[in-house]
Amino acid sequence: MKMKKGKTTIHDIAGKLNVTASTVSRALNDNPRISAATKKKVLKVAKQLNYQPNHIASALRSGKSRLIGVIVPTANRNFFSSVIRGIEEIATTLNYRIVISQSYDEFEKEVQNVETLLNAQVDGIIASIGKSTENIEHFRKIINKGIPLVLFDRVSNKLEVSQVIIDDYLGAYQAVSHLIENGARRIVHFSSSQRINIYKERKRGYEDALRDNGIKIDPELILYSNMQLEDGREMMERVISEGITFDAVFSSSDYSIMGAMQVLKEHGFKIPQQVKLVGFGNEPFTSFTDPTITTVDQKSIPMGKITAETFFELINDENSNPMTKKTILKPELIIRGSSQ
Amino acid sequence: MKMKKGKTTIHDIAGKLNVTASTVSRALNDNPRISAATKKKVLKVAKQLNYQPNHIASALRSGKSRLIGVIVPTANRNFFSSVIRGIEEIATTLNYRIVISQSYDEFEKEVQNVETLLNAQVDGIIASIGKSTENIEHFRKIINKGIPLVLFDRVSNKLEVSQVIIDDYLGAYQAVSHLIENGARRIVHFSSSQRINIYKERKRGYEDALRDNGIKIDPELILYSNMQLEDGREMMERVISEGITFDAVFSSSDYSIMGAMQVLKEHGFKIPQQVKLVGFGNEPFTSFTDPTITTVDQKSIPMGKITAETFFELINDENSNPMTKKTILKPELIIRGSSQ
DNA sequence: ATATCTTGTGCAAACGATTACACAGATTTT
DNA sequence: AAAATCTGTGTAATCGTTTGCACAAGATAT
Repeated sequence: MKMKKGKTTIHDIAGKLNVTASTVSRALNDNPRISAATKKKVLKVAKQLNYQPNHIASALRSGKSRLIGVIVPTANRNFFSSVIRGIEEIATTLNYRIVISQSYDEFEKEVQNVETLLNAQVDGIIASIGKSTENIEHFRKIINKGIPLVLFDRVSNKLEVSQVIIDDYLGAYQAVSHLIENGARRIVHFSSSQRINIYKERKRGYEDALRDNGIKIDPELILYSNMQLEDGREMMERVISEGITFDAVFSSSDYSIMGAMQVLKEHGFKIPQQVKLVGFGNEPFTSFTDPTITTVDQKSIPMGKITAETFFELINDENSNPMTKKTILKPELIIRGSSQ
Repeated sequence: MKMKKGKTTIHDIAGKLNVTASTVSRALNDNPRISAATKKKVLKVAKQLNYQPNHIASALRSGKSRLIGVIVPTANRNFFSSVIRGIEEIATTLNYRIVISQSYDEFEKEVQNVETLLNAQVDGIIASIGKSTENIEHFRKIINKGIPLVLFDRVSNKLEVSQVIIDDYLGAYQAVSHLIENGARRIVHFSSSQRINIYKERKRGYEDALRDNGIKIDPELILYSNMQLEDGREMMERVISEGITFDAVFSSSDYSIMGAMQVLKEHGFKIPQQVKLVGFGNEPFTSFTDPTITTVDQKSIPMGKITAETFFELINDENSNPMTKKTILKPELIIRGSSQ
C-alpha cells in the first residue's frame, strides 16, 4: 500500500491509464468528445484510487465555486431555518453547497456578509433583507457584478431582482376576516416599520378586511414596534392602561402576540372569550401555549425550494439578461384555540 | 475610468509599484522580510484599486481555505443556533468563515456532510454528533487526514478528540434535587439512547440525586424515547394509563416535557401542585407555556465560543500532535413555575 | 580587510483542474 | 478520389496566490 501522502489527482488517474489529465478531466465531466470506453475506464480507476475532486482548483480555473451564499436575519427562527432546509435540499441534489451567514437584523453585519460572501467567490446569493436595512447598495453591488441574487420573504421593490414571497396581504386579510366572523369588532393590530414589505402588506390586509366588513379603521388600534416578545408585552400593557376598548389582536409576528397573551392573562382576560388572538408565522411554540395560538403559516419549506429553483434558473441562464421572476405563495390560516 | 473587466490582482498592484507579485503578496500577509515602507505603499495602492484577495487562489496554493465546517443535527434549535452564533463570533474576528451543514440526526446525511465538507477543503470541522450515529468512522477519517476536529455537546468517547460539553450529570443532579426539595418522591425520568453521552449522564445524575436523598430507584419510572414532543405525550399517556403513581417528571429534553405537560393538563392534573416538571435545554418556548417550565440552561453561547477557541488552538498548533482538550461547562438550573 | 549575517526583494515553480487549439485517423460528402 | 467532417485525444496556457531558493547590498563580526 504505497499511499502517496498527497490526495489523488486527475494526473494520478491519467498516469495509470496512459492518457493525459485533460482526457481524465473531460471524462469525469462527461464531455461528449470522450469515448464511452475511456469514460468507463477513467471512472473505474477514479473509484479505485478513491479520487476526490479538488473543488478549489476547479473553482479557481472555472470561476465557479458551486457555493451559494445565503443571508438570513437569523437561522434561529423556525421560518428561516425551514427555508434554509428547503434551499439545501435542492442545492444538494445539484451538487452545490450553501454558506449560511446571519445578519442578526443589523445593517452593518449584512453589508459585511455580502462582502465576505463575494470574497468567498460564491456563485450567487440568496437573501432575506434585515429589518434595519434601508440602504440597499450592497445588494446592488451583487447585481452589478452579474452575480445571481434571489430575495425571499423580506424583499425590496427598489431592487429589480427575482423574489419569492408569500401573499402577506391575503394572509392578513384572512386572519382578520376570521376574527370578524368570530365576533371581533375592535381589533388591535401590531405592526412594524412600513418600509418593510411584509409589515406593510399585512397592515393593508388588516385594513381592507375591516373595511370590507364595514368596520371603521381606528388608528388608535394600530401599534408599531420591533415585534419581539417584549414589544408585544409593552404594546398590550399600553393598550390596556390607556383604557382602549378592544376584543381581539392581530399581530404580524408570533412573538409579539405571545407577549400580548402573557400580559392579557396576567390582567385576567379570558382568551378567546374576551379577547381573540391571531399571530403570523406559525412558529412551533404557537401550538405549545395555552390556549394554542391561531396563526398564519408562511409555507417555509416550499418557499425555500422555490427560491432555490428560481436561483438555479438564473445560474443556468447563460445570456445573463436581468430576467426577474416574482413568485407569490398562498399562505394558510391555522385556526387554533386563541381565536374561537 | 478604464476598469478592466477582471478584478484587480496582486499583479496589478505590483505593476503600479514596480515590484513583483511576490513582494505584494508578502506585504499583504505582513511578512517580516518586507520593509515597512513597502508595506505601506502596497496597502495604499491595494485600497486605491479596491483590491479583494481571491481566497480560492490562496486556498489552492496554500492548502488553507479559511473555512470551518460545522455539522449540527439541526440549526433549527435554539441550542444549536446559539452555539453557531458563538462560533461565528470568534471565527469572524479571525477572518474565518463557517459552512453550516445539518445532519437532521440522520446517519447517512452526517456521513455525507463530512464527505462534502472535506471535499470543500475546509480547514477543520466542528460537530455535534447525530442521534442515530453509532459508527463513527467518518469522524475518524477527519482525524486521520490530520484535520482539526472539535466535538461539542453530543460527543463520543470512542473518539480521542477535543470536546466541549456541559456537565450533564450535574445539571440533572441539581434538577432532581430541586424536585425532591419541593416534595417530589416519585419522579418519572424521560431519557433516550444510553449510547449518547448526554442522556447517559443525565440519567446518572437523576439516579444519584435520588440515591443521595434516600429514594429508591424504580426502573418503572424511567422511560426511553426519541425525546420529541410527541414522544413526551406518548410516554406520559402510558404512565398515566398504567396507573403508575408519580408526582414529578424530569425530562432530558424540553420538547418531551412539553408533550408531557400537554397530556397532564388534558387529564386534569394540576401543575405544579400535583405534578412538578423539569426539562432540559432552556429552549425559549419553555418560558411561553403556562405554567412556565423549569429547565436546565446549557450555556450555549459560551459553549460556542469555547468550542471555537479550542478549534483555533488546534489550527494554530503546528506540531500536529494529537493534543486533545476537554472542557466541561457548568449548567444552570432555571427555576420557573412548573416545579414549585 | 575578509568572512558571515541580515535585509529586502525577485524568480519561477508550484497548487489541481479546465479549456482553446491542434491534429491524426476514420468516416462521410461531393 | 479528393475534400470536408467527425472523433478522440494531446499540448500547453491559465486561474491568482504562495513560497523555496537565490542574490545583491549593507551591516556586523573576527
